[in-house]
Amino acid sequence: MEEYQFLPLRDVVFNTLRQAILRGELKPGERLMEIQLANQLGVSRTPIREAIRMLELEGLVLMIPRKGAQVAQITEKDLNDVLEVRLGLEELAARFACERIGSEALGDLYRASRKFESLLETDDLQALAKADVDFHDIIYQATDNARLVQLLNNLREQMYRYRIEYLKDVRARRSLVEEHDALWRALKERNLQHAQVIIREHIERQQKNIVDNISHEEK
Amino acid sequence: MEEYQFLPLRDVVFNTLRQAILRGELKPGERLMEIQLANQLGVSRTPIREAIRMLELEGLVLMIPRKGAQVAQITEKDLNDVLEVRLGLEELAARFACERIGSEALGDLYRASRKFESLLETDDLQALAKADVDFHDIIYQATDNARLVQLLNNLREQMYRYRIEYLKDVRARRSLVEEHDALWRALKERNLQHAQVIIREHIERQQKNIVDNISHEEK
DNA sequence: TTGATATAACGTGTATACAAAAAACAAATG
DNA sequence: CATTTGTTTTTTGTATACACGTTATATCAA
Repeated sequence: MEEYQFLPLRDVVFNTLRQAILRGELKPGERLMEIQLANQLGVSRTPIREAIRMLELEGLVLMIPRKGAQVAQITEKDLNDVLEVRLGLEELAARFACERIGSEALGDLYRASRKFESLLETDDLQALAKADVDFHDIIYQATDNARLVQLLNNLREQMYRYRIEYLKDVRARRSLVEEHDALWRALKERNLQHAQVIIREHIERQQKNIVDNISHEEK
Repeated sequence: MEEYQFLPLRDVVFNTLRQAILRGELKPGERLMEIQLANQLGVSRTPIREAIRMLELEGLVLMIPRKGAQVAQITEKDLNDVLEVRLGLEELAARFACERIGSEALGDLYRASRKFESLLETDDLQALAKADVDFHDIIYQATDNARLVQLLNNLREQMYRYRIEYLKDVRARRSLVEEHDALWRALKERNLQHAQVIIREHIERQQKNIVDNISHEEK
């Protein structure tokens, strides 16, 4: 990847830290010390600070003035809040997509589902997650609502690490494929009711699974 | 308000610029030059830059690397996107509030509506806007979903300047009172259907009004 | 006058310096 | 031994310096 056009360091740092937090490499509660991070990443404090400001606004980092930043704790309540909102927005997206999706996008959607299916047996979770993201992103884009897309992507990313857990289960993957295809058919037939039911079940299943994971984690 | 505990300058600057943008004092397209702002506000570039990073993430400011920040242009499409999402989330909030609101909050809600009513004839638009915000905030809080509250407040603030326009119309104010009261009754009776219809009309009316304003503005 | 090119002015990106708060530690006192 | 107080260290908050890209200006040739 020698593309590497100029990106301000703050964005590089932002992406780096963001990934690290979402993937669980930086654990909740862990302190983010500017000088340490600066040395670690080979930059000065300035880009670090600016990145932290952004992470703070995204809710991934908790700032305590004069005390510093730490990776935000995510309680079960927080997750539940996110999932409730996400469900609402996903249904909204399904509605808009149902009304607005074009035939090309429907084709893309079908192919995305096949792509995901082809990865059923892989153990490259990153790739699997990406295929899932790609599928849903086609729906998001079909809503033709930039703000909605932005919010949904954000909410989804907040749960990256739990989604990864979910995808480890091969049976879960199979039902995902079925749900994807059912969703595709519903959108193709412009069957709003059906699409929303599927999305709802889709999310609620994840929700259930994630909550299980959490309470298991905190034994 | 001599409470005034220590707030980092970045937050002071952030709030200041945010207000200025939302109230239209800083106009879309206007450049935000760090040194100029720093002198103007009597601080150094550092807090200015950090505030700009935050505004950027909120979408109020557009950054072009190496060229600087400017107040984001809001197109009619953008506004429409925001309003679509907002409608969806308001309905969601109405649902949760309907299920979860307690009797104390119902009392607060009633009082908030009376407070708004008492300001029907004022020309202190700020106060009027605040009373409206307070009313809706009680509903938001009743959802018991911090994330939802955060998103709704954010979306609402994005449209502050247009809401102010709307409130200038005294007839609009009267219908707002009626809608507020209708909403209060629906919540009290836990009538979800009704509550959602009211909220939908409430928002759609604003939506219509704002869109009118916009197209009028850009004659 | 027009257009190209050098150059100066300006503004952002990044690093660093310094001040002040918070935390950690040590010594002294009861 | 516990607690308090003073000191040192660490870390953040803010200001400033310098590097470099971008834009504007001026100069000169056609």
